[in-house]
Amino acid sequence: MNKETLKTEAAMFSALAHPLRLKILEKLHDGPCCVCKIIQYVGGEQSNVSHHLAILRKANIVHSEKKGLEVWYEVTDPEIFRIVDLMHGCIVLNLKKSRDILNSLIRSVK
Amino acid sequence: MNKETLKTEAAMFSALAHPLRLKILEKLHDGPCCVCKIIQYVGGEQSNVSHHLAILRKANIVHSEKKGLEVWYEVTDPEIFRIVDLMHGCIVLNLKKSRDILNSLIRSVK
DNA sequence: TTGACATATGACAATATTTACATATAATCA
DNA sequence: TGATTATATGTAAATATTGTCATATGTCAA
Repeated sequence: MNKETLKTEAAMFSALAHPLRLKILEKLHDGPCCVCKIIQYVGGEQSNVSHHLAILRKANIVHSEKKGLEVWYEVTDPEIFRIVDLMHGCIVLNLKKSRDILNSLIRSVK
Repeated sequence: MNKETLKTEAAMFSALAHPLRLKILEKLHDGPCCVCKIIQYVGGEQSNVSHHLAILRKANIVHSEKKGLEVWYEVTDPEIFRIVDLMHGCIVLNLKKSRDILNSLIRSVK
């Protein structure tokens, strides 16, 4: 893969590399949603959530649309959810492996 | 998803969020590989590559084994490649969409 | 048009990441 | 044992990310 593509891909992963942003995506999994609901869901300062939404927007992971006073956000490509889910699977597998190793250690000591 | 899991997942994405680390994974796609070959493949300072390998190790994305003087690295869970590939697909789709929009703009101006 | 509301943006301090250089460690070989 | 090789680690400067506070923007309703 060429240098520019690697950089772009790294930037996409970087956009996912924050718990608050993952939580925003979790909320958007239920469908499009206005900022006020997102803020309720993820908690914290309005301006902070807005900054994180901007990061997701700049990475083209979400896009927004004004509806009267509100702004509604939506995921650009639902494949992003598969990525998040796969990563979750990796973590669960890791944990399971660690647990297995720990268990066999405990058995060998007993 | 609970707070700790979100944090762990964010940390995993963070580990992928660098072009050099993605390039290391690209190399490891061909199978286990010693550090000297990785350095050749990705280029740059030995110590820098080593730091990046440490980041991947700490995220449990790769693990290593000493073989004589060399250290061989290998991906822990090949699912990581699917994640990287899916993200690549998202980027390609994004580009395609932008291109389509641009083309229809050009047509509408002509 | 003024005020209230929802959201975005700017500025800045705190913190984390990245890179390069120097040095340490561990295995092999003469 | 001492030199050599492959790799890791410590350190520090440069840079990027994060969170908070203050402020700006755009829309609606009175």
